[in-house]
Amino acid sequence: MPVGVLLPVIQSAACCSPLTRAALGAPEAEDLARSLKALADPTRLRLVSIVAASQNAEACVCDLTEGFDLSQPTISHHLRVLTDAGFLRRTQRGTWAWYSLVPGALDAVGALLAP
Amino acid sequence: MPVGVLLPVIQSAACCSPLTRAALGAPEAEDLARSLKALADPTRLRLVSIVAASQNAEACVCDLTEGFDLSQPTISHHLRVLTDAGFLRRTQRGTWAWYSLVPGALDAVGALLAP
DNA sequence: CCAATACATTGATGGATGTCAATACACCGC
DNA sequence: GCGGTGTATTGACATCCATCAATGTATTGG
Repeated sequence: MPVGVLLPVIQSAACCSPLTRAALGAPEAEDLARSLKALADPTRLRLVSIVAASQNAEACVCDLTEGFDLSQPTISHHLRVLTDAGFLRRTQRGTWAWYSLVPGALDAVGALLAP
Repeated sequence: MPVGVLLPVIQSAACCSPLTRAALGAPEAEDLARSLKALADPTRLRLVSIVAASQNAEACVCDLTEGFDLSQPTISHHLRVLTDAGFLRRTQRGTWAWYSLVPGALDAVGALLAP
């Protein structure tokens, strides 16, 4: 069972005009809030940032668990939240799991805030 | 006593490179997470949106309490969170309180996500 | 097969957060 | 001053969320 409802960030973000254009409707606000909530955690921001700054915008979990003072399950949990929210995509390659940035997901959210 | 630590969004955002450039440091991640957390609520997003879409990017609280199925204290609480986070500014005009958008605050956060 | 490694899931727990009822504060008209 | 109106604060409560220890599931090497 997923941690949160699956959120196709790109679609839900592309549909509506930026915050500053017109008053946001309740459903759009819910969608955007869910996306922002997924990002609104220091650890998750750093995880996304590490993935984004890596070659090909993807990183092995082994690279992601380092540099944090957190248990492996906690990192795994954060990666799941980011994946469920549509910011990351998971690929299994042999023993290792790789997480890659979903192209345009971050930008879609950013574009709603900064038109 | 403030609900949260005061956050000069613009400065803390302007200082660092976007998420996708280089791996975010822990302190920068904390700052950005605080800003995003202030936005990551449907009610607060709609409040910001109403203010932003209003004339001169400011709105009276009387305009803000309408359209929500929430008590007045709850709206007041959300306005405080947004103000503490540096997205809104409060101005008392006679009996009424007006909230206005802090110029550049939203854009600074958005720019970090969508370079 | 079996042990080892890499990662995910489950269950539990403490702390943060959204909400309201009640109350307090500030300003205005009388 | 005084009641009335517009907002903010306080206190309480239920829910959500980040975290960890323990366990589960694949995949690899021997």
